[in-house]
Amino acid sequence: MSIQRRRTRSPRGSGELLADEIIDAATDLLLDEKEAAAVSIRAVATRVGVTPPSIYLHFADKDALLDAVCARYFGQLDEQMARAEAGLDDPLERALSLGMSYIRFALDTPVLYRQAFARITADNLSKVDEILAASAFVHFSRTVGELAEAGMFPASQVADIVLEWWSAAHGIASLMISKPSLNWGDDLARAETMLRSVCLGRVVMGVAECREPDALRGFLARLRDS
Amino acid sequence: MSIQRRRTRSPRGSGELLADEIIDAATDLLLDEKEAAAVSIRAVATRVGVTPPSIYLHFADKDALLDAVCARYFGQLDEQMARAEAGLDDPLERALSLGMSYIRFALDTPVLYRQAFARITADNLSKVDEILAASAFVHFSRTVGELAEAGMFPASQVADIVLEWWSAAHGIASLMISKPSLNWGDDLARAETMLRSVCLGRVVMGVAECREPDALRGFLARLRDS
DNA sequence: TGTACATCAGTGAACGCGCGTTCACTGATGTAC
DNA sequence: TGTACATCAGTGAACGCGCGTTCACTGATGTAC
Repeated sequence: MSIQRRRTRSPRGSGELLADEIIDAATDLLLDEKEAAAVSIRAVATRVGVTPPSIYLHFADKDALLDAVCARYFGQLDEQMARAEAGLDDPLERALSLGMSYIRFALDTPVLYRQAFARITADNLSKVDEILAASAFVHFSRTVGELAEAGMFPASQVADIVLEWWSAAHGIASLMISKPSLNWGDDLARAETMLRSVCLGRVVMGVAECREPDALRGFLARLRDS
Repeated sequence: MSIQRRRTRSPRGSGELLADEIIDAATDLLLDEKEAAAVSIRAVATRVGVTPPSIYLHFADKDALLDAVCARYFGQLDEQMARAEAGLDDPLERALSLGMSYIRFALDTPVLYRQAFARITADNLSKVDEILAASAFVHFSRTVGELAEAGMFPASQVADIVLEWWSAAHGIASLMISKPSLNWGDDLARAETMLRSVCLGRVVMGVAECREPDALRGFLARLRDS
């Protein structure tokens, strides 16, 4: 009802100020609404308190705006994952913390998460995809690499395991988002059990070719602790 | 270019004939196009060789049509999973076969798969959701239940494990769909390793409270075989 | 300190488009006599 | 067997709508003199 107009216009040099507000507004729309289709140039403009043509002073077209929204979103994922790692020296602890952090992030922003994944298609792959590759993927990879060094599995499997754990975290989060009606119980407890189980599987799978069986037995014991 | 018109019109009683053709056309559109937005009443009508208003003789509105498309899709998933189970007496073999079948189905119809999951929202949950619950979910549940009987894990964990394995299959399939640029290699080999690893994890997790350690050791050995 | 001017962030009105949906209709089909 | 008629699957034209985007403009802001 209250269509609030922009009070003062931005000073000369600072076009990026409004650009940021526009990305904020589009992001807010995706957080509030249940459908990504609710994000229209007009809706964004109204939310910022500006007329539709103003958007085009800061973004070439709607696609460019949505790319910017995704980029910002993945940037925030990066920050959250960095926080999840902070202060955890033990790589196994860190791996679980990263996975849970990823799931929590997705569950906190379900529509955005889905939208961000849906946007990755052939033509804008280079833009958004590389940003994601530089956030979640990198965090997972580093930690999984350290686990390999600690003897949890052969270094040759690191790439496989990164994909596997990412798939697991993505699968848990997106099934929870898509089908909340299933009997998930306490969201995060169940999710953590699942992640532990996936880690366990890898440890056991590598047990035959392991160079440090004692270290492995240690991982097994720790993962089986609830 | 060739806008083909419907040759003959349906005989008196058989309105369902065109209804089926309409669902076919909408499904084909989702298989051909890369975006679900490409499915419009007009596009469907053109594909069938009929005028847009004809659609409304068979479906109340666009939503009802899309529900019917999803229902048919999940019906086909049901058939495919039934085929995947056929002739496999061993429940572990069957569980892996079901998982792989699910993943293959999703990869064969990526846009439809995404669309079908995206349609599950608060208001049409009852329609589409229950159909899915009666296909993939039931197949998984039955087989996981048999594995519990065989001593692979306690019966109390069956519900958890169904969700976990479904999450795993869904995660692998949908990450493959969303991010084909990742280094997946031979699609299905990697997917199968992942499923085996997830199964393994559960076995090991339950090892402490197991009533039949020998049976468990058997599952472990079989899952670790490539 | 005061005035004329260039800059440029944001506006208002309009465009063409494809959409979902409606409504009065048409004309082939099957039926009753 | 032949004709009049009711049925109803499908049509053609149109509706109102919200969309992304454009273009000529306005008027506050900072600058030069």
